[in-house]
Amino acid sequence: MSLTRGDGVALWRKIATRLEEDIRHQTFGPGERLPTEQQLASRFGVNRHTVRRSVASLEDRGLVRAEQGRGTFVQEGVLDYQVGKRTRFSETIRRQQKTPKGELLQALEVPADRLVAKVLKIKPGATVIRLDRMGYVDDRPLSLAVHYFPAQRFPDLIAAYRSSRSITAALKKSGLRDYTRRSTKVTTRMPDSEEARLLRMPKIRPILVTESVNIDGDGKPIEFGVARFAGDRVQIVFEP
Amino acid sequence: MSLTRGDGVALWRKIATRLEEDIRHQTFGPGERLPTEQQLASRFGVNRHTVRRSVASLEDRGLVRAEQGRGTFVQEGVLDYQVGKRTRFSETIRRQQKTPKGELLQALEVPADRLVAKVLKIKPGATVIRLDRMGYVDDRPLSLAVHYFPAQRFPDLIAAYRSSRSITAALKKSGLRDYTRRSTKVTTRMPDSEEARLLRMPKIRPILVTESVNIDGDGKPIEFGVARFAGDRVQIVFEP
DNA sequence: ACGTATTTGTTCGTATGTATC
DNA sequence: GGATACATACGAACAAATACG
Repeated sequence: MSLTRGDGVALWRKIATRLEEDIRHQTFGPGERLPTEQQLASRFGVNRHTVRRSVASLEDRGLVRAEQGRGTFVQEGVLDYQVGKRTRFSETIRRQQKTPKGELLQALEVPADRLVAKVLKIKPGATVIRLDRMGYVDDRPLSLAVHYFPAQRFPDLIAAYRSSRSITAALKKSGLRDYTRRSTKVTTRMPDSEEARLLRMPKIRPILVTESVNIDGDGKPIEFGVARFAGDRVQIVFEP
Repeated sequence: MSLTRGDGVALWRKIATRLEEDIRHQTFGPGERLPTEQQLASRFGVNRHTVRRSVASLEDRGLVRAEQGRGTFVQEGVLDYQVGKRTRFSETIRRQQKTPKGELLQALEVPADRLVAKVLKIKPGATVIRLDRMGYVDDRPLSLAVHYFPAQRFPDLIAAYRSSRSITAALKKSGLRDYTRRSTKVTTRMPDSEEARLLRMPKIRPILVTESVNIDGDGKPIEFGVARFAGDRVQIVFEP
């Protein structure tokens, strides 16, 4: 593999262009790993520094993502997580021609701590049902969510969820006709080891954290949810 | 400085309580740096680990924020950045009893790139006005925003902004009665050096990035904005 | 671009006090 | 009392990020 030199175009730029073509033509498909910098360097007959310079320019433009110690990966398109009055996990995913899947991590009845009690407007210490769930899209982990429901109102929610494997369906079986999203707060932080492991993401990349409240037709809060998303796989979209 | 031991209360808890009092009494005011762990350890006559344990408990409760290589700082309360149909920077800040301020970094007329053209529904290459602005709250940098407007529709926007120092006022002077927020996308990533410097934040903490579109009464896009926020100073609040 | 000092973050190991069965 | 697990406290060394000249 030889590249002409001294023609007014820097070597790193030529290499960047070639790599960009390979990505556009799906020679390196979304999510795939590029050859190591060493391999690229010898293939193009240049120093590794030169390769690094071109990879850096691809990274700047968001085409690839370098992960220390793992490799360089072709960036997948980010998924839109739409948030509106009627936000349903599976609906918003299916609208983008992808396949959603949910996995229950655990289901518990626990006493409400201060924050949960305040949001759900129940007494601190009153029993709440807590569902921990992983959300997958096309079998890649997308979200890690904790949902709280007042146990008094939905006593059989856990059983209902286990049989239907859907929150919307379980709530309907528990007598709730419809619910809407009242508010959503979004923050960001670094993941802890557990979160990084479950979301299968490097610890050096940030996560998006949403806190949301769903209410019934009378405005009574029926669910409080905290969800964590791998920051480079999702963008939260608000459409008022 | 001596602390009684063996009375059933762990040393680290005593120290945490003392530090908490100092923060509540503003001995260490918001944003200020605490003494180093070494200094605290010798002042209290304990090992640095013991100090670290108490600082960690303060950090868990959100009272302080430790930054590697810099120190530990008293945390200011996080600011709610409210997003709805009518989102105005200064209104949302003033509603929280804080003082907003804007600083113009640069004002340019540039050709629209593909993304900007698509969002504003103009031809790629058509002239757009670009305003780069720092947003401050109580004199601390909060946001770093780039705004794009179609130049054809608002030819004198830059002059209008310079005289009023407000986007809403400048648009009004250019003949726009009212505008509303159509959509907001939120993502997260690590800051580059420039962003970290301007937002006065450490490079190891993530930023929130919002992309938003404002439209006029007829639904025509009149502004496209990209804003970056220091992740631990802001939460985006969306109420449909 | 590079070295040095400062400061927080992490990981060993060791010893002791406390609670529980 | 004895065995055991767990939290507390100390010590030393090194890693990583920052600040500065």
